[in-house]
This record gives sequence, structure tokens and C-alpha cells, in this order.
Amino acid sequence: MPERGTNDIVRSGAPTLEDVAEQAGVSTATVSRCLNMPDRVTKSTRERVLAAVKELGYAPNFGAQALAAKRTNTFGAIVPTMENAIFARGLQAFQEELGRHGVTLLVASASYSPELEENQIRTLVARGADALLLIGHDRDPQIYRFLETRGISFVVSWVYDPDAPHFSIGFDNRAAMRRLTEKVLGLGHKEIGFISAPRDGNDRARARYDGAADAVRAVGLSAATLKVIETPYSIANGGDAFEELVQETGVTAVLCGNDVLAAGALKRAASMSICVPEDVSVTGFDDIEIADIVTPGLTTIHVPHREMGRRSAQALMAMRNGTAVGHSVELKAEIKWRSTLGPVQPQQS
Amino acid sequence: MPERGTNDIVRSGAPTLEDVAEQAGVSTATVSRCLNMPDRVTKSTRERVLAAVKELGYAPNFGAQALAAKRTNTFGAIVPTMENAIFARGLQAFQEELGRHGVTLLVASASYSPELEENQIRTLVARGADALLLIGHDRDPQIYRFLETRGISFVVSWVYDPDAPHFSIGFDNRAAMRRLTEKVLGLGHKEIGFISAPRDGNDRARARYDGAADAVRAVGLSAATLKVIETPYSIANGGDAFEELVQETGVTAVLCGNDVLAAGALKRAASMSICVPEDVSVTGFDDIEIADIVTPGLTTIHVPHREMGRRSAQALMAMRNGTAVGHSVELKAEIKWRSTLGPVQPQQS
DNA sequence: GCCCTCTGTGTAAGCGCTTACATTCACTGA
DNA sequence: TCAGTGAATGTAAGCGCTTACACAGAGGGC
Repeated sequence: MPERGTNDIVRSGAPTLEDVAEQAGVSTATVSRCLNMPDRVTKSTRERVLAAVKELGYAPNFGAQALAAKRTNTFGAIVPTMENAIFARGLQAFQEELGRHGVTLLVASASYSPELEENQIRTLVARGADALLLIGHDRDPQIYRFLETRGISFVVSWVYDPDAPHFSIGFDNRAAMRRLTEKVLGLGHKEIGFISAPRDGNDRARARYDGAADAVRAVGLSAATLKVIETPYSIANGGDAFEELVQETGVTAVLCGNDVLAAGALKRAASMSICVPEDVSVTGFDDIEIADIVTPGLTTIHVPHREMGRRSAQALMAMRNGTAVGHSVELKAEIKWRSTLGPVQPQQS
Repeated sequence: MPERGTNDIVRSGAPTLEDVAEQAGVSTATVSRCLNMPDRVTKSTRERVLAAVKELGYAPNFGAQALAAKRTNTFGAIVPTMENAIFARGLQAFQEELGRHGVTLLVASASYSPELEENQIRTLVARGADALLLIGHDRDPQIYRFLETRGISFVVSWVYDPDAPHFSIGFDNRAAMRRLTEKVLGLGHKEIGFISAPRDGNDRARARYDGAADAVRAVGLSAATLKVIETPYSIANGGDAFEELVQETGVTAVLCGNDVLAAGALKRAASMSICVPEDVSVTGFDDIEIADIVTPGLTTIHVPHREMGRRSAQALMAMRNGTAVGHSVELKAEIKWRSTLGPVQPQQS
């Protein structure tokens, strides 16, 4: 590789601070200041420097900047999946807010696998993420220790649990599902199915189920009244679980752990010629786009995705700047009434 | 700030290569080799080093690594939006493939704004992206010049256009829409509506419209037969456009630029008590999740999202490694038949 | 007129890695 | 026995930036 000294006639690669400095007839320090603290430099110098920057098409070298400044202005987000819309809207809002403040977003998805997630966290940290957005509390304590040791700010989102040891911005999955289940019970349903995502390692799924169980117990029924099927989030899985529930038990209502499962259930109901909500009621969770698109419209729980994303971004930036210490925030998740939840029909027999 | 020399008793911050070297009793070069070219180091040394790495919890400093090695192992993707599912699946596949090869993904969304996109591209490049995934060809030539100057590999995806000056991996939007439109015409439709995304600065949208126009002209009709409404991708907009089309013109079929618009159209049709496809046929484009969820199931064009993401990732890695030069790849986009496209009904009057 | 302050700029020391090149050392074959 | 070989390791020079500190010059107060 050719030596690349300051005397070279032909320069290759991207222009550096030094090139700009030379072109503008100032020192590299001045150029740097010009770019980072413009008001510490006289107007005339600044103009000269900016002109040189423009002319050379200079852009700072990220690695060098990160190395020298010890910050990357890059945040990371590890979500379980980008495949369905559950996290997309929140992530989009998160990114928009970061972008507004000159921070870029590193994204990884962990496919609901704890090992993969740990891996991704370490990778993003190694890649220089200054702060991290994490979904849910469930993870090996040593990961938290790792983050704390490294001084990486993080916020746990999509959940709100004041008892959890870490700062979170989200909503109370359990309480929300409990409220919805109370409505279901109030409509006379006694045989209730619950299609859940695998609860192991997923505190949102667990909390949602627990909320339903709470409600059931509160009316004096046994939690076993709830027929649970666990299956990964997907339309097809939702359909299969629904079919199984309907055929093997006498459920009149099926609560779904999220809208994707519910959409699958609705679709299967249609193909089985089961009327919703006349024959069976169905509910979802999340209120993503499809909830409003399916027929009939899905009664679900509206989750403030964008708000979560935005607030998480703000919190992380404040934490990184040392402006604020993490403080859990509870957002509201309300029932969104549409058409899939109705009263139990008189038994036809 | 306290001086941080090698003699400090108390070390703060993350451990460095030097710490590991000291702990293992070797030089930093050896540690670096151990980590990057393990087979150039004796087994015993390697074990000692790895033990030290583990004990100290060492992870390389990203900035330093990027600076010294001149590569970041980070690729960027700029998509128009993450909000709806159009790009999510492709992005997920893209990321999975990158992850398999130790590359992390930087994501930005440009909200269909050329200025924002240019901005994001520059940001990602400045952030050290080694390579970029771009959607569509439409952008200021100077951006391409910029990328080439900087030696950043990129692939244009979601489109396939052998005549375009840049390497792309995608499918022929125009041909696909033409084929679909031919089917529509073949079913006797003569009054056809087209709900498009804004075509300015969006070559996919333009190509889709052009494909439809091609088909219409091919049967001897004027392209003006196609009643076009442009509106940004959203369910509500799709609904509004559909309503306008139906009320102001006598369309018997409405082609939608994507599934999101189509979903909106179907929803509005239902609320207007218009039967699909008996009264009006509707088609989509993309075959995202909702296409299979809406009632009736949406006839649309299946786009190989995952394949595009995967292939794009592979191409970029090959290009970065100098293994291969970009070579456009055309993927198939076939009609996915469901239930929203039917023959024209005899005029009821 | 002198000293002090303040502002703007320059100087240069790192930041933590990678890697070309130098060195060491254990073998090999004649 | 000894030069020659090659593998393993060490030495040290950057990579391009930020920033503490040094310094010069302008102005102000006395």
C-alpha cells in the first residue's frame, strides 16, 4: 500500500480534517471547533472553513470521532422481530426522535431467543452504541451487569413494572389484559380460550396471561377456566390454535396475546363458518394496523407504540447527556372497541 | 479529567487491548491477532489470551477498530418507512443475513422525502457504514457520485431495471403490474381506477402505474381510461381514494399501488356496502400480511421480500470483500390470486 | 504606558486499535 | 556444527479526530 504522507501530490480516499485545515489555512483544531462549537470561532474563519468543507466534500471519519470523543451518537435497539408490525411503529417513532437529535439507530432483532438477544446486545455495545432500547425485562442479570459496567444507558420498553429493578417506559400489560378480560367476563363468557405467545422468557406474554387469570380468579372462577395454548406469533399459528380451542373445548371467547394471533383466529373462524362475535368472541392486543382491517374489526387493546418509542428516545438521550436519571413512565393502554367482542349467546341446543 | 496512564492503580472504563495484553503477558499485537486471525497464534498463547479477555470482560473499542482497520462491519439501510409492513420483512431478512456474517445494520427511514433520504445517506456514511441498501433508483445523481467517491458499495433494491445505471436486486414493477392489469382487462373491465402513491421521486410507484398504462394501451384503449388518484400510502387514504373513484367515475376495478391502499379500499367498500369483487374488483401489490387477512382475501402481486433482503445482503458483502462486482438480479413477482378480482358483472340498470 | 483579561487560534498529546516490519527461536538439512 | 528457514511474537507507526493547554493580540482600567 502506498505511503500516504502529507506531501503526496495525489490524495486518495476521503478528505480529512487536515485537508480542510490546509485548504482553509487554519489548524485542525479550529476546523474541529468550527464543526462542533461554531460560536467559539470568529465568523470570518468559520466561513472560510465551511467553504473548504464544502469544496472538499469533507465528512468526519466516524471511527476517529468516536475514538477521540468517546461517544458515537449511535443508539441501539434490539427488538424480538421486525417481521410483523408489532414493533415497527414504535421503532419508527424511536428513530424519528433520535434522528431529530443527530443520533443514528442501530437495529437488531433477536427472534425471541434469549441467547440471540444477549449476542445482539453485546454486538451493539461493541459497535459503539451509546445507549440501548430493550424490550421487556426478562433477561439474564449478568447482561444488566454488563451494561452497567460499561456505562451504557438503556431503557426497558413495552412494559411498565414499578417493581422491576430497571427503569422502564411502557404500559402495564397485566392490568390492561385484566381489564379486557373483565369486560369479557361481564358479557357472560365463562368458557374462555387464551392464545398466548410462548411465555418463557417473554414477560409481556406472561403478564398478559396473568392479567387474564387475575380477572378470572377475581370472579371466583379457577384460573384453569382459561384454556391456554402457547404458540409463536403468526397468523397461521393463531388460526391453528383457534381451531383447536373451538373444537376441543366449548369456548365462547378467545383472548389472543396479540393482534397477529387474533387476525389468524378471525381468519380461521371465517373459514370454519364460525360467526364472530355471535358464535365466538375474539380479542387481540396491540391495536396494530390489521386490527382495523380485519372483518369484523378487532376489539383489542390500544398500545401507545409511537409514544413509547418517542419517550424512550428522549429518556435515553437525557440519560446519556447526564441530564436526567431514568425514571419509569407508565403510559396508558386502553381497550379499543370494535366488533369482535359481544355477549354470550343463549345456548342453541 | 484525571490523567489515565498505564501506571494508574485504579483503571476506569472498559478494558483495552493493552490491559488484556498485560494480563496475558503478551503484546497487544498478539492479542489483536488472537482475536482476528486465531490460527496465526499458538494454541497455548491463544488460550492464555482468551482467558484474559474473558476475565476482564474485554470487548474491542469500535471507534479504534474502525479507525485502524478502515472498516466498520456495519451496513446501512435507508427505507422509505418502517411504519407499515412493506419493508419490514425485507429488512428483517437483510439483517438476519448480515448478522450471520458479523455485520450489523444501521437503519434509517426517509419518509418518502428525497431531502431526508439524502440526509440519511450522508449520515449513515458518516457513521461508518461500509455499504448501503437503497430502495429504488430515483435520486439525485450527485448522491451516487458521492457514494462512488467514498468507495461505498450500495445496492438498489425493490426494483429491477437493467437499463438503470446502477446495479439492482429486485423485480420488475412495471412488468408485474402490466401482467396483473392484463388479467383485469381480460375479465372485461373497461373502466379502471388506479390508486397510486405519489409518483414523483418514487420509481416503484411510477413503474407500477406505467405497467398498468402499458396494458391498457396494448388493448387499444387510451391510457386516460385509467382514472388515477395519487395519495400517500395509508389505509385511510386508500379508503378515501376508493370512495372518490367509485362515486365520481364508473370504475368496475380499482388497482392499488400497494396492499395498504388496497386494504383501505376494501374496508371502505365494505362500509359503503359495495361488494368486492361483484360490484368492484380490487387488487393490491406486495402481498404483505394484510393481503391474506382482509376479507375477501386480496388478489395482489407477491413480492419476494425476504429473498430481496437476503440477496441484497449477500451482494453487498461480496462487493465489500471485493469478491464480486455488482450484477443486477431479477427476482420473480407473480400474481397471487385470492378473491378480490373477478369478472365484470352485467350492467344492472 | 503597563498589566491583566479575554477571545481566538495553534500545538500536540492522546483515544485503542491494526499491521508492516523487525526480532527471536526452534528446527532443518548439509 | 551451522547457516537457513519459517513460525510466533514483539515493536512501533500510524488511523483522523478531540481537547487541554499554550500562546498571541486586542482591549480596558489604572
